[in-house]
Amino acid sequence: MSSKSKVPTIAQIAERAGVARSSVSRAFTRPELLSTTTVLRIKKVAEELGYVPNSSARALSTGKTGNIAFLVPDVANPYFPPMIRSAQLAAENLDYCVFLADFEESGLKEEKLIERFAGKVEGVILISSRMPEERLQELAEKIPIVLVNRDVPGIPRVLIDAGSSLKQAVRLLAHQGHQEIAYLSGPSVTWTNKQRQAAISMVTNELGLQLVVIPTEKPSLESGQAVVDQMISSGVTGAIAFNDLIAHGIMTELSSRALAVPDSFSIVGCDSSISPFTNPPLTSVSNETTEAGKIACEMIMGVLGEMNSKNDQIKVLETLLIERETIGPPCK
Amino acid sequence: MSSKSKVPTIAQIAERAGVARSSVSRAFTRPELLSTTTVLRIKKVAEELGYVPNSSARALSTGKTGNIAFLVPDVANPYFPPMIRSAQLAAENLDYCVFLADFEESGLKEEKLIERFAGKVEGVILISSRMPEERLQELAEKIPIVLVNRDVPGIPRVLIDAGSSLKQAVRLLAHQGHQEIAYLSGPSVTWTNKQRQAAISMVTNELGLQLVVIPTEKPSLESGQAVVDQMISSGVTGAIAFNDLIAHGIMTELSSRALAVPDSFSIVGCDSSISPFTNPPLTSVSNETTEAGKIACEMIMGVLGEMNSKNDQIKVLETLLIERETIGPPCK
DNA sequence: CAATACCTTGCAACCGGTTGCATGTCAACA
DNA sequence: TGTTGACATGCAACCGGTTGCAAGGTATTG
Repeated sequence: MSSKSKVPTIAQIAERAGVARSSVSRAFTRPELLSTTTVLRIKKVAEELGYVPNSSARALSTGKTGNIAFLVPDVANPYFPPMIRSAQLAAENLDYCVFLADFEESGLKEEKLIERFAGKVEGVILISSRMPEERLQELAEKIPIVLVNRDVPGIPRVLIDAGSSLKQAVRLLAHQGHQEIAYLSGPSVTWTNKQRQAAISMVTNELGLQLVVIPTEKPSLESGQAVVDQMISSGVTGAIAFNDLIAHGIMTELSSRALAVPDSFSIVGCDSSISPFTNPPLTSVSNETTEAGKIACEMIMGVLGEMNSKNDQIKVLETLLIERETIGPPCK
Repeated sequence: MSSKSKVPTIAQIAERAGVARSSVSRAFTRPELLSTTTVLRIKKVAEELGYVPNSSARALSTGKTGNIAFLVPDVANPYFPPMIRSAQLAAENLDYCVFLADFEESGLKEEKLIERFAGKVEGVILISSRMPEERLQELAEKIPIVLVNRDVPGIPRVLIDAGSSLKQAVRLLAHQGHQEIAYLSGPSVTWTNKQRQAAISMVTNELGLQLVVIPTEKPSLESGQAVVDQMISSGVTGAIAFNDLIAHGIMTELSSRALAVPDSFSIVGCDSSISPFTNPPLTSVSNETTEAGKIACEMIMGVLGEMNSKNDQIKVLETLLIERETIGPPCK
């Protein structure tokens, strides 16, 4: 039975080292309370026996699991992985492990996942949450929550504000002579979409441009491809997409109809997830998703102990419009 | 103190319902042992008080954490997210939660992560592991491991075999008249790369083609872009890339030099992660990463209880060459 | 009607650490 | 030399569930 010789417990280390169980525990958690020699002896024995502290037991007595959960609407959306990675890295540095889950753009699934994780983590980071505001506030009282790209008062949040960059994009299109442009919108319930759409429509109004809002099914390549017909028949000469994926979907669909970008259409993306690599390279809004993940992670760590009301922190990250090669004068 | 009214424990439920703690426990874990009325009563009280079982406590007494870890070389590589998602879905259905970590293509970091997770999970799924075989075997004795795209005898594994599709791709290039082709290789230590390269070189030998192997730094877009010079000066007329990312990097770089695909160069990718959406659409090998994730997850669940020697399961998934628009006759 | 079996429930030990408090030791200080 | 305090370590309760065993109750059977 090789599995019989499982990992030893503090009791075995204690016996072998001739000390009490509490000393073994302290040797690992509060070594300054013990004499150096004792610590060394205990650690040596532990090393020999291959001791690894049982994290369930530790979690049970301390109440700290050392885990957090990271919930995203869609892992496969290239917007998220860099954020996931940076959050994870930040968590790792603080000796935390991160659960990842995909709530498939569904608020219901999101809520189920939070419940499932509730007992296993010390906090949850929600990316582009789809849950109703009240529900979020209720949950935030039971478990530390940090939001990314969702603005709920009272819950710590980090927001990536693409507004000014998108305004700039509209002006750029106007400057090139476009009179009618489309906004290929993202998930209508999201803060991100509302905020982007509001910024765009503010400037189109200001400049007297006509704005056509075309909803997409999902912020994906396929959805972008699917709305090209509608976009063409709407008579616009340029379009700003909710994200790079949609923009790219449009580009591939246009290309398959032998319509060139930017000669036939001008396109602007958002997020700079894949924009540097499209053909031609897509003009898009770059944003610090990496930074956002890191900050969210640090925020939740900060929030952990406190649980007080000063939790109304906000961090807003600015964006930049990266001009590449998909804006030109209107076709007609 | 709103935080004073934390989650109740079985003790409180028990008191309120007028039963023993053990009955509360059973009401949730083995309700068939109790009378229906008792179960109902307990559940009602639990509901009222908002009881949620403490998973650390449960894990401590049962020895099962209900977690698994999923380790990938690079979350941002679009090859992995679909696999991550499907594995997660499969885990969820079995009431498991999954930790995700990125080992940044490094065997050392991979090992550290495994150690860190060891106490928190019941098993680990390693994608494209970079660790030495012996180390893997040692670890596999301590904790259930399932490998994806790594072939170590004695450890359950699921392999995606792109070999036959790549052979087909070579034949296709040869058929078009290419005499000299390049293989833009991936991480040299990986099973995936070795296997792909072996398949390709087998056929080039067989057909008397000249094969130039060009190593890339990382399986990324940037690395693809970086080797274009080398590729051009090597005199080849077509290339097969380790993955779509490298292939796409090459395409964008060629395009920025006004070299058209497939007119100037023929390119074949692998993995079909982004190939449907490149411009022009990339001929690539499609593989069932989604299926692989699911199977890996099921395998680890199966392995959990057993820990016996019949663990030498292998599942090989076949691939398909998807012909799109990046193969043509050689330029010269 | 007594003996037996089964069903329901409680008791108490246990999982493996953590931690407040008590005890013991020894050196410093008066 | 007696007192005091700092330091090192042990004791035992506790975290919140789970589970083997036993006890009580009811139904079944001869």
